[in-house]
Amino acid sequence: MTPAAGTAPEGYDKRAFEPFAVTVDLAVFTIRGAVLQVLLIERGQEPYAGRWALPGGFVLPDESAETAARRELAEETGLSDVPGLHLEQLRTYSEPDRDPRMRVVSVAYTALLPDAPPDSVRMDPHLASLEPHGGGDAARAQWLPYDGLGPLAFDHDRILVDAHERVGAKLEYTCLATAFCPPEFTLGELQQVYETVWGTVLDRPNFRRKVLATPGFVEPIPGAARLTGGRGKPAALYRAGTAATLHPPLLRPSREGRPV
Amino acid sequence: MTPAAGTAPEGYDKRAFEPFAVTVDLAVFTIRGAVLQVLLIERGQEPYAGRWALPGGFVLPDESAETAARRELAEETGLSDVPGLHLEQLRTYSEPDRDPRMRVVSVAYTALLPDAPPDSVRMDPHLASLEPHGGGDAARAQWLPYDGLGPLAFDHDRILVDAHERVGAKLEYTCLATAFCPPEFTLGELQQVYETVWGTVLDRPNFRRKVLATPGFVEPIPGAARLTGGRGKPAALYRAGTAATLHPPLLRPSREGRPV
DNA sequence: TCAAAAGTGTTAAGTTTACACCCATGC
DNA sequence: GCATGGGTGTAAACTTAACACTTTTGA
Repeated sequence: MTPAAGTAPEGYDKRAFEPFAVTVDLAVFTIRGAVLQVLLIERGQEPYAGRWALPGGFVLPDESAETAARRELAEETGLSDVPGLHLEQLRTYSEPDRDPRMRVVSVAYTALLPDAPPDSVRMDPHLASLEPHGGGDAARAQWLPYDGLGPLAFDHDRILVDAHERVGAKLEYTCLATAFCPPEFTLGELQQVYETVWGTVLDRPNFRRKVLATPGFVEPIPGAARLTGGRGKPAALYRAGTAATLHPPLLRPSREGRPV
Repeated sequence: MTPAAGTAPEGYDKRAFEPFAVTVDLAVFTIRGAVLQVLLIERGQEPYAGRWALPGGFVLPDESAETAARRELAEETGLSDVPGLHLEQLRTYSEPDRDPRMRVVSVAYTALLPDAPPDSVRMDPHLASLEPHGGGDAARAQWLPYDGLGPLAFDHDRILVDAHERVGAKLEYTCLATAFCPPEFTLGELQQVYETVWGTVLDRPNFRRKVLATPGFVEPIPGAARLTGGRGKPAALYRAGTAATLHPPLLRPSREGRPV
């Protein structure tokens, strides 16, 4: 962009303030085999060499943070042109000491994407890009279970906890759960999303009634059915609907003393 | 974050990337006379000279964005040490062209505060600071009604809409409404908060039942009562409780096609 | 006495919960 | 057959919504 220095009125000289680096960090979630997984990269250099970290990188001079998030996701993990990728801003982390090297303000994003079943990776060349590979700055990129992660680099533990909490909360009052599902999915798979993110078990009859009673949450694909888990009755298939929010919301089973 | 090895190999050279300015913008709301009001400053210089804008300013090298938000609020508007000030991060705005002079990434905050009744401004020297006065870069600071604001400077219209939407949504499932109330308030005043932010009318008997049935939302002040509006039965007084979230939520009257 | 605002009561409608039971499939 | 997962039914408990009514104040 290169702003014209001459046109900057007083008090707006670039050298009048300390320059900040602005970066993006990505908390990328998927659900694989009923387990919530996070996409992480192994750091190749100090600080925190060898530690797992969130993918991310610098915002370039002529792009927005969201554009940078999409670009970094593609560069560092090979996840590009993913159909159904959901990306949304989480919050910005700006503690002065969050990077020991210099002042870095980071805009964190949460991304959700459907799992690519192992079979379709071999079948469909497009879906093959869902298998992340190292690239760009990252030593290697890999899906790891959200539960039981060791300490991550920088303040990435906290970012990940914030992202998880936000996703869990948004499942209650938005149609976000479908972002974890492939284009065609069963109600059992949708329920699995809720159960995995919330860490609870839901009543199947009540769950399906609730989902089907919410206009625009899912729409049936007439005649289509798929066998899940190898056994049992084939399940009817649904597509994501056009609604964005759930009214009334689908609340988590109530805990007693509930944190925010 | 994870800075780029390719861009800044060893040690993160500060000149390897274009410097960004990082600022904070504040959407400060209060409710005065059943009207939602926003604290704005009149710009004294180009661009947008004479236009209304959100208070805000640069994040300094050794402070977090939140610290900067508190400092700017005090400097530009005189609102410092306000008891009951609620401040929370909204989101970050980073479009490359959002400031015509240079690249500015802005972390926006939402602040809520109780109205200082005109009488108590004269009585209590502490509350007098609630009357904003210009200072710092701002030409002057003033409360203006949220509805019917002309176009603001920069992308501040959008920030304000986002902030309003967020506050409205958080009233549904958190105890945020008490942040608009003085330390002691009546249920009628609390209801007024909901009605003003949502732009709806609520049923009084049902509202009070809902509030009183939510543990930790409000707690009664035994024996205390206050006359409101000059006439009518004196209303019992309440304090904000210790709960942060509402279970079940207090949902807005349902509209048909609801936006997110 | 009246208007205004607080506060209580009641009932019908709707929602949620818990659980019993049937259906279709692979092994 | 039988285990497994999909799908339907139902009744009790609870929540919400609508509105009638009483109380306490200032004018």
